[in-house]
Amino acid sequence: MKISTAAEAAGLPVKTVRYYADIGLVKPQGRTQAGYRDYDDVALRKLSFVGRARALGFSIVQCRELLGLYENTERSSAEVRQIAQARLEDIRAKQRELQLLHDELQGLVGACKGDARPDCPILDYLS
Amino acid sequence: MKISTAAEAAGLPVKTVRYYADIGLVKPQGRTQAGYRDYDDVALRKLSFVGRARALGFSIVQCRELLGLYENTERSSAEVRQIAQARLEDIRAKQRELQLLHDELQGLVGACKGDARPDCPILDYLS
DNA sequence: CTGTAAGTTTCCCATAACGGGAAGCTTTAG
DNA sequence: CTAAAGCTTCCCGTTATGGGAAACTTACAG
Repeated sequence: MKISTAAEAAGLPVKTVRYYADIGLVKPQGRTQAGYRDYDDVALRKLSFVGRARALGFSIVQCRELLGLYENTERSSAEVRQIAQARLEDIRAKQRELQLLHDELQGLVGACKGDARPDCPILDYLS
Repeated sequence: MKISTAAEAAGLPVKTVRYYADIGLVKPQGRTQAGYRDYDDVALRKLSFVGRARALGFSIVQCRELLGLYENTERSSAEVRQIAQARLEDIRAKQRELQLLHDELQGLVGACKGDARPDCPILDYLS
């Protein structure tokens, strides 16, 4: 199938699919005589796989890793779990960081009257 | 004062201070005869201001906006508050998104035995 | 006073993960 | 058959810096 068909089936923009091919993450099965990328079902499954993993926040590098495990029938589920767990820790760390920012900013916004006068605790804090 | 002094005082890397000068966000007061950037107290205060704002997650564009308000003694605190509030909404949206990712990933990790066998719900889910 | 180490300058390349758009070829629909 | 749509490669832009080279200036040890 041609790139737009595969892209749509995987729920990805064509540009992204082309990009994945360029960086060797998911290559098309081959090329048509005219040089068009030709995707088969295997490649399509990989595209969907990567799409979902990206949506879960895995980086391209991590996707490459997961894809390697995905294709390796010898892999242990422990290997996959380890990657996912590390990613879970990343998310938790980001959540904690965001919470701190949130609380600090909320405190500032709450302290600011937001009226027409120029005195503003937010700017005061930043100075 | 020279760039490294200002950078250290503001708690920023020298490279970053130079970058801020390049994009016209915080320019040095002038140049020494040898062409070295020369920072005065006003510029230093702005550097610190931007450093704090960046730490609160404001983008460079938003910093430029805040800096404009900061320098404008005519501004109303409402203007500042509006920017901060928008930023607060950004944070909350990001938090909600992260929570969804977290729950989904945690469910997968919890379902995965993580042993030496190859069957893995995480990969199953991604396929 | 001098040699050298440290600091500064500009300039260019790299990051992550694409998106936009141009120029040119191929396929498809009317 | 022709025009539109789709495909190709290529190049630039994004965000906010970081790394490093080559050349110059300053600062300090001896």
